[in-house]
Amino acid sequence: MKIGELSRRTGVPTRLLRYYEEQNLLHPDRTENGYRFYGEPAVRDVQQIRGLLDSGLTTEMIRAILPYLSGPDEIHVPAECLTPETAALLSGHIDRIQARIDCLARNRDRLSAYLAAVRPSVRPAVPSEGA
Amino acid sequence: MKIGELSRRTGVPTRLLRYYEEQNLLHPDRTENGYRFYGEPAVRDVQQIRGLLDSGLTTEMIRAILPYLSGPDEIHVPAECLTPETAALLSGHIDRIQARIDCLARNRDRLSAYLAAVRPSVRPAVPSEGA
DNA sequence: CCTTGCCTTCACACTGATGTGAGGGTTCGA
DNA sequence: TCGAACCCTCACATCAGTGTGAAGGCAAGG
Repeated sequence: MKIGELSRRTGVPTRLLRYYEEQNLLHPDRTENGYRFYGEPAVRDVQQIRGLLDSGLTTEMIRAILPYLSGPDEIHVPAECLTPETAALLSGHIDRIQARIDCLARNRDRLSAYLAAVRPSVRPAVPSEGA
Repeated sequence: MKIGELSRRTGVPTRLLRYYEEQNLLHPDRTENGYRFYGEPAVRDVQQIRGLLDSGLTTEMIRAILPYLSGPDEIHVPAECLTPETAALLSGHIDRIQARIDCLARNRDRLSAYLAAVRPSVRPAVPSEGA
């Protein structure tokens, strides 16, 4: 598909799709006339990128981990390409993501606890249902 | 304590401590000569702010939730001050934080799965936060 | 053919978070 | 009293992520 369709299907402005390409997050083919041409998986990739950006990761970090974030099943990068160094980097990235998760979860819990304490009637956070 | 000590104790440059004040995240007193004067809880507050910023929240959102993120026990804002509107806003913030957590956890799992598949010897992730 | 709507690149500009430095006052110890 | 080490404000600079518009090529339909 061309950039316009990808934009419509993902809700991401074409400007950003071009930006993500410039940042080496997307690698569309080009048609004869120079138009960007995206395959079907690009839709998922774009959503992936958006989610990660919204979660506070930089394009640099996303670029680092994106190759390993294929679909739920397929693995894009073969084991041969994974040097111990890369594995270590990846491991570090996972740790950083985990640190973010921990921080967010901690604060979510605090907020939920506060809300629950002050308004017992209000939905008491995500984990359990009590009402 | 003065800004320099707070900076040393938190590892956050004074520039940022002033910026956070400008953003209404910190509210130090002033001594006679105009120096900022921080109380002991400022240390925790600053660490809180840093963690949340690193996790991708904006100062605006942090400003919104910070009053409700007091220590593990104490509750700073009394129930009387919590209008239903505020509660709803807070609830929305919790949801947004949750969305970030979900996105990060999903991708952490993907990365871990990849790493585990390719290098079974490597630490097989930390499947802790799921909610 | 001409308009309309895609697409291209280029480029300036803004916001949020942060770095850095200038210019100047205060405190304190040698 | 001097210098070092603080503190202040102001302001410009940077980086990432975006918005926006100009200037132009390509394609399909009246």
